[in-house]
Amino acid sequence: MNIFETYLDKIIDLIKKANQDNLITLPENLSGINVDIPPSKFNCDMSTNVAMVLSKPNNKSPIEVAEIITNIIKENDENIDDIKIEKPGFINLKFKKIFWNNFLKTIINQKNYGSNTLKDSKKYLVEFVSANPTGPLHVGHCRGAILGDVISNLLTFNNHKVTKEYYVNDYGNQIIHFTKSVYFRIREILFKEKFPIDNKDLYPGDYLVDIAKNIIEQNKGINFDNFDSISKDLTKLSVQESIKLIKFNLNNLGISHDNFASETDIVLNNEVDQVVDKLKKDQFVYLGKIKAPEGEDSKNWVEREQLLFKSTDFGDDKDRALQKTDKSWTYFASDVAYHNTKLKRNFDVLINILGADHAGYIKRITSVVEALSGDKNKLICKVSQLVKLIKDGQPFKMSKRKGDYITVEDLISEVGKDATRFIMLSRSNDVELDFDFTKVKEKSKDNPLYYVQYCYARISSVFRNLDKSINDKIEVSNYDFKYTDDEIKIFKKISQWPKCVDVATAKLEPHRIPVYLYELASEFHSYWNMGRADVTKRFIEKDNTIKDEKIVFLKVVSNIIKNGMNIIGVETPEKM
RNA sequence: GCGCUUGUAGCUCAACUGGAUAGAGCGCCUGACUUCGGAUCAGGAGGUUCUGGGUUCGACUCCUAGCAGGCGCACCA
Repeated sequence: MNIFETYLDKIIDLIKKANQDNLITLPENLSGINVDIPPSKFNCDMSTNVAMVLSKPNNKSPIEVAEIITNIIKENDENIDDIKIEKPGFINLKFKKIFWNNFLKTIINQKNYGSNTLKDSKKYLVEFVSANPTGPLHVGHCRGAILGDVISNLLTFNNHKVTKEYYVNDYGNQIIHFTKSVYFRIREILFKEKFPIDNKDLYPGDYLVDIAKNIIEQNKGINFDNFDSISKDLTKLSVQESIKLIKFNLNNLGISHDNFASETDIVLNNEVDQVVDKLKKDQFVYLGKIKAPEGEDSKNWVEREQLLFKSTDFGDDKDRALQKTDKSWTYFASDVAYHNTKLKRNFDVLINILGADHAGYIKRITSVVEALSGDKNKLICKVSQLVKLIKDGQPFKMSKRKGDYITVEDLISEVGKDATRFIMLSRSNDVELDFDFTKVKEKSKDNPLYYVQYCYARISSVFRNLDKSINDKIEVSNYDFKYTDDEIKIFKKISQWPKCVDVATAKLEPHRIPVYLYELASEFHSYWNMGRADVTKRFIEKDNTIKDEKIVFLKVVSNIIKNGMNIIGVETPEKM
């Protein structure tokens, strides 16, 4: 139940009727009309700009139009307690208490209050993480992983069908280097040969020793004398071990993918040849040369004739190579094939979550998806910006070369899954984020996770003191409550939850959820503290009972916190 | 050189997809526990939304030209 949508519809119906009665003229397009949350300084519950939008077609000032419309609303809506016209031409509505009572009655036992059940259910594919299977996840992967997971949760909450997918880049040179690294670690263990630490192509990390041990133990039949004779099998085993590590990391972050798509499979199934043929037929592919870019590095430029995709047709700044000079496919080519397999699976919308360092890739991949599907909006890419780690006020640098980067495991064991998720989500995904270890560990107001959880725990404690459970269904027969403005202030906030979910989903901006929950928690804490001075603001009566209006109040607040925290993927403990 | 992205209070960030006098937290200052959980609350100070132009009833938001930071820019993945 989104009261803002309900009222927008109501107002549009009213002005359409007024138009038929020749009271006002309507513009061709009504899409500029909004129903919004008014700034808090106005003592009202809802506001609309309708008069401003209708001002021009009616040749009247917004105030004059507003006067006509307020009269119409007054005559037709029994829920309005007060209606005011404000300066530029806003119409501000204030509801009667009965409106809020009915509102609570509607949402009290709604399990997914806030989810949008009206819109069509769509099939989404969300691809995220897709880190190279050459070792455990580090902190850099973390934000994108959480972002993708929560976007999926948001879509699911809104009744969409979501498939979460991980693209495994188990093909190409890096995997060969990785497999060789495993091989040398195996020889180190079996034959006491020193690992060639100076070879810069190899992966030095200690986790390779464990991978090597596992492979030796589980494959006693294999002869490790010659790399070439076992390279194929060893690649498979090494990638498997790597994925096992990554799944373990993801699991500790509370993330599980539905599907792991393998690049090798795509190449071996000739998907690349097929998709390139298709693009050729549609004239999106040609044999040509990429020109050197303007600037300093043009001196060493070597022009090569190769198979190119015309991404410039779609706004990219240069065409992109599909084939290397040795005729093997580029990474881009197999990714094109991969995206073609996504299209073949008939999803309505594809979403890719990328790290900031891959933002330059977006144009070419959206271009090719448009070329293949004819739909410009088929693929949406979201970028997760860098996380700056800070400890004791000092930035924390990682070095991949030395292999001394901070892993997801380090992070989780240090600050925990919930705090990591909440903090990583609390900022818009396209701004850099400071992640302060010291603060995130603090159990105080500095840490918004605990602030919101504490709200839930406080509500739970009321139920506990009454020998009830916060999870009980609420049965109230009479909704004739006498709430004051202090409670209604929170109901207003509650009425805004569906709007928050709606915007967060439409824009794929999950940070709006923790921001909203923080605000709701803040208003609740504020109310709670009123109880110190004012006995009527307390929940539990002297005879250890609770009034129906108070239990309804607690229930709707706790429901939203529970739902919101579920979307974020963090716990709501009843005791802290 | 080009592309993408960010720029809002001393610091970290919001601002509901163009709305009203731009909001929170931290830090600073003052106050509240014989209270249903003080991991909390009440109050104060703090702003030319990077700059210049434009679009309109109305701009932090859109367009344009700059400035500053970040990321990226061949057959790596």
